[in-house]
Amino acid sequence: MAPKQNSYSISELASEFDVTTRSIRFYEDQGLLHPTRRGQTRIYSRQDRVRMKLILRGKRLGFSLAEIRDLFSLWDETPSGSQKQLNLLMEIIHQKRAELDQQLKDIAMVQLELDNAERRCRDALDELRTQKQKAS
Amino acid sequence: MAPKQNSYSISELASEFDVTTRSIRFYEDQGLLHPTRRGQTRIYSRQDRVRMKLILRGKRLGFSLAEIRDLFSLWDETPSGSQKQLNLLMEIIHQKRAELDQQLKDIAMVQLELDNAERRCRDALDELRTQKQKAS
DNA sequence: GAGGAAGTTTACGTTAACGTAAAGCAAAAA
DNA sequence: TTTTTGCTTTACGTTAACGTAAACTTCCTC
Repeated sequence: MAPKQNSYSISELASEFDVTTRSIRFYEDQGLLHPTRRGQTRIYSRQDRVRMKLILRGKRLGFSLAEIRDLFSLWDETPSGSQKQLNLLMEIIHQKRAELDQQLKDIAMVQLELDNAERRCRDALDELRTQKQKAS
Repeated sequence: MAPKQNSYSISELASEFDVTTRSIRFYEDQGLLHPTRRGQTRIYSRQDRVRMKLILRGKRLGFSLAEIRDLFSLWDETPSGSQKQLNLLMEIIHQKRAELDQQLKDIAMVQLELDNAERRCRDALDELRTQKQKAS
């Protein structure tokens, strides 16, 4: 499974992930991406492409760009740091895990509500159909 | 299990859910809550209290207030409506369900990444400890 | 009856995450 | 060579979801 490409232009990334170039530059501005440059123009590595995926995933989970950036640096800087620093990271990791667990619960609840709504909806449709039946 | 209360003041709700009264009034402004009034002051029913729970749950899932409001009207107006309307509702329900499924996948991925980060973090800590061991 | 405490409306301020327009460079195509 | 295409920076505009302050009732308490 050879890697498709080694580098990407900004518009390649934009169209692949269906976001604007404005957004991509904004993510860089916020410290989420660090493309290299050929002259003035940005060159994105495969690593940057992976980051784009992660950014969008984080957004779908309702994380702010700042939180996502923090998760990135958490990921990048894990191996180094003092013991204090490492313990802090463990803290943050557990914190994030707790958030995700809460989200799982929330999703389960909303799914139940959707089940309920769908059932009511289906019943109403059945009702309409049986009325039509009678009328025929 | 008798219901605790039949009605709530705005500050009761605010402190229970740990939000500001400003937010609660804002949710009303956006059509998410419909408290009755005694004179000028708002009276919140148990139903309103349930809605507060749902609002916060929706927010934790990254939904906008507009989306939450749409889900509410979806819930409220399901039994009525024409066949066209009902089919549209089914559409929306399936759409939301798809979003939740995507979120579940996203959560699973992020959890894996957290596992990974935690492992690396733990390894680094172990490394520090064994170094200390040697030094003693 | 003077002063809180809790509620209200009105309205301007703020932050995040971009949108959008203007003006310019640089390489490739016509 | 002109023109188009793609990229760049700069900068002001916009929306959502409130924060915050001002000025005002109403009720309770001292």
